[in-house]
Amino acid sequence: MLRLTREKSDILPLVAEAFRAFGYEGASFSQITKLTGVSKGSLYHVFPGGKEQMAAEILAGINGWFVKNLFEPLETGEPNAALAHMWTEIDRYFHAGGRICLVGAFALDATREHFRAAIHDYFNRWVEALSRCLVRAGAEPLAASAFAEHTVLTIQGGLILARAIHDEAVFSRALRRLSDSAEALLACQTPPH
Amino acid sequence: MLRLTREKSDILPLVAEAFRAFGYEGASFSQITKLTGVSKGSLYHVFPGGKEQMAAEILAGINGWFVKNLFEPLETGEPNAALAHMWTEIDRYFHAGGRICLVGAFALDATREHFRAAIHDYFNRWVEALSRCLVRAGAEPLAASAFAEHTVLTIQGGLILARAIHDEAVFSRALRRLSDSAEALLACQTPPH
DNA sequence: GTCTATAAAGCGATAGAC
DNA sequence: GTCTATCGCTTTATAGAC
Repeated sequence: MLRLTREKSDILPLVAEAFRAFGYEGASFSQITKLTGVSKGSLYHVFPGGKEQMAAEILAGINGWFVKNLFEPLETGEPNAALAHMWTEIDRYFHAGGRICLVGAFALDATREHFRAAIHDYFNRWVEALSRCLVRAGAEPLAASAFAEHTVLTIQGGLILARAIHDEAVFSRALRRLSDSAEALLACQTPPH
Repeated sequence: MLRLTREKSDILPLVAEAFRAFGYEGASFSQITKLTGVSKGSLYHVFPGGKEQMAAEILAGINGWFVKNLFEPLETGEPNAALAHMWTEIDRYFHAGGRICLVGAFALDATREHFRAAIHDYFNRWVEALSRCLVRAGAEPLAASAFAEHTVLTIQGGLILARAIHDEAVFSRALRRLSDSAEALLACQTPPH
């Protein structure tokens, strides 16, 4: 069945791509209109709060995806499976290094002030969920905490460096080093049966 | 002696702070005027090419600083001393995590296209200089290359995560892990005398 | 719910007075 | 070399036709 009126859920991912490509300030309504095919008037009908509302809803959507697909498995699932799941999903989500992290990008400039809580919560929960998962998998708490922080920050840095030198393999290699280090951490710290 | 006419070298660092705070698109002339105390007309007198010229000269200045203070020591100095020097200078340059990397920030959005070469060269030379330094210090080439990439990307990620969760200690901890890993790498791979 | 037209403000950039 | 005034253009945002 053909729907002529597009819904928020159809438009939002395209708006997100505009923010990824041009940044929050750089993504103008004319750019968003070009990318979505939806005119400025219609955009304001769907998002009365303008760009700020768009960005807020996009951040909420990203957070929701991460909570459902990564954080909750890390928090409640079988630790080793959740960990393995994370590596593959992260690689897929960030298009093997070809897609930046919008939350990380928003954290860099003054855009951060508008979305302070959302940015903080996203990264904080990621680090915490991963840390606790590692503890449940047998890691020592301090080592788990350090490795969780290391993991999240490596993913962000990998995306930057991959874009900077136009080599997505940088991200893949970083991800591979992470999963190898995780295995080493758990193999080393799990008490033998 | 009091100079009434400010020179480029006085203005440029302040313009850089505007770009750091608001991004390339977000840093308007009115913002730059507010931060520098120099009017738009005078800014165009010093930088006829406008914002693009400002950003280009800032990137060149940053690159020059890194070449002189980090890359050349890594390339030609005593390897272990150059390495130790890098950790302390990086910590100082990025204000212990309180200052972002402008080159990395520019790499994220469409700004990248304008400064493609400068961004690429900065990161590429950093990785290469560090990699060769590690080899000269006794590391195995493949391990050195991987660790160099890991180092540069960790610094970028550390700056993002520190800002995102408002905890500069994240950067300090990442830097500490790096210097520890470097020592371990060299201790492990240097043939015993 | 879609769009065009319009308003008011801000933008980069230029001209010219001092 | 400093500044203010001004020009076009684009921006966000609104109003209103269909």
